[in-house]
Amino acid sequence: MAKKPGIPKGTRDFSPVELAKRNYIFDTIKKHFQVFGFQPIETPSFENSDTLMGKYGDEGDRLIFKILNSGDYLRKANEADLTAKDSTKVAAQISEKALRYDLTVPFARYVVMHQNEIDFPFKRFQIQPVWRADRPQKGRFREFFQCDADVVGSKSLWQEVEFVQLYDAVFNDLGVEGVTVKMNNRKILSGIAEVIGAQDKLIDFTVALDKLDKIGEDGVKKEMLEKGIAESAIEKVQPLFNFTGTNTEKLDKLKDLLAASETGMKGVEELAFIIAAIENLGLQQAKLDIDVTLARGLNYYTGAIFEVAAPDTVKIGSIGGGGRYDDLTGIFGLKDISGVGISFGLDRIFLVLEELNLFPETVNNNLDVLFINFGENEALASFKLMQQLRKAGYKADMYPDAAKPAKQFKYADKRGIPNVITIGSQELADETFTLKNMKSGEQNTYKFNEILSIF
RNA sequence: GUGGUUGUAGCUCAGUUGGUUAGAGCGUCGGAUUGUGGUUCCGAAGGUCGCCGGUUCGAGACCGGUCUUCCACCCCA
Repeated sequence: MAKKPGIPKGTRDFSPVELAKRNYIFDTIKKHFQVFGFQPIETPSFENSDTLMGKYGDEGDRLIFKILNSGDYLRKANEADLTAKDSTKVAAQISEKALRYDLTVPFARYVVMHQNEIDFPFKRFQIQPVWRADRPQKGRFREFFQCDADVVGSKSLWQEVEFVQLYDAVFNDLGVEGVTVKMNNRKILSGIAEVIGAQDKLIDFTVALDKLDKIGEDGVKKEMLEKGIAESAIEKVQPLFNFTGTNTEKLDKLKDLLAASETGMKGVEELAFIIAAIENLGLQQAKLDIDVTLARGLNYYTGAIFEVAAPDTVKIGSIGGGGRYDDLTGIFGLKDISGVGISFGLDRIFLVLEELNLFPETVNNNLDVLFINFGENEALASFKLMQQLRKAGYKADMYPDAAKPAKQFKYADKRGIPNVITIGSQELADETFTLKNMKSGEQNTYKFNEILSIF
């Protein structure tokens, strides 16, 4: 017999109710992207392997889904590598395409390929699925959507200001209260590493520091020691472990700490500009907060780093992130193009809205009215009315079979359809229809020609 | 990739130290009610106990492998 069907690990089916909710989030984000002047693009779901490989580090390469070549792919493989079972080498020989791993690298590729037709600065948004051969966890899948907005071709810090406003606008519109936009700057992290004499350990230093809220001060110190960062260096960053106060106070502390570092001071300056601008402009709901431990994300960020934390009441981590990368397109040979962008974590935002019960009632794409089918002549009359309703934009349908009325009413009930219209032999003779409100149970009879006026 | 965890009807879950024919609730379908759903009553269908192998007279239960679920790492959205 047929085997039970299944879907690959970390993938999902989306049923109507779920999809209606997802589209509500997508539509809200998309609306604000457009209001802020971003234009949509799409790129292929798979790219040439060499476009993707090596762009996300060794860990990233491991997580890229590779597509097997068509045809007799083993013929092209190197005999010695096959015998040696060298997976990495053989993989490169039998696979020359791979599924998109994120939207940023394909975007960089797009910018380079289309540089002569793009008017810079170019603001684009992109909402498409990406794939990672990761081990799934809550809110983490092997196929998921990214919602990215990026600007390329301008170093202006107004862009960063705008992204903070964009986050605020989207979450305000979604009704999520109490999100925190956390900001840091890569130059500040570099400056700290410089001041404590651990420039060469910058990545290890920031990765460890990033875990502060998770593993605590002692855990971070332990990890830094393990990574070979000197104890004397760690002592110098002690102020970072309880880095509290207003944004202005934090900036002052950073100025003290980083006085000796030109890079660090530049970072403080950038951050100060953004903070000042936002304070002047005001935000609807979001809080803007400097977080020096923020280091997450791709290590090609060169300036601003963003992360959006869900409201405290929801135990879920980040629901968005982004940052500036001064040499976005350099890897594809186009120098001196600065980019800055942010991303919305759709799946986690979904969980937040679900948990806070913030999806509007109206998101479901359900029918407005169902016609009960009483047979051929009655059905024809129903179709005539239905035609008018549909033309007027109402979502209307007729039960396709002349099944027992109880079954048809039950169907309407289960699907949560608010109105049911019955045209039986009596109504047909009188040129009337009976409209029943399924919630109240009330029903009234109207003339055929009243159909549009009562809806 | 590392360590752990889970899998029994469409769904949520029982199932004793290994012992005949694997159960419940909800849902589905049929009937009470051949023009009216949500409540009620009666009845029925539905399972290769994730899959493969092993131990045993005998396995849903024990062992190994594998897939899947969820969790913690790594990393990341």
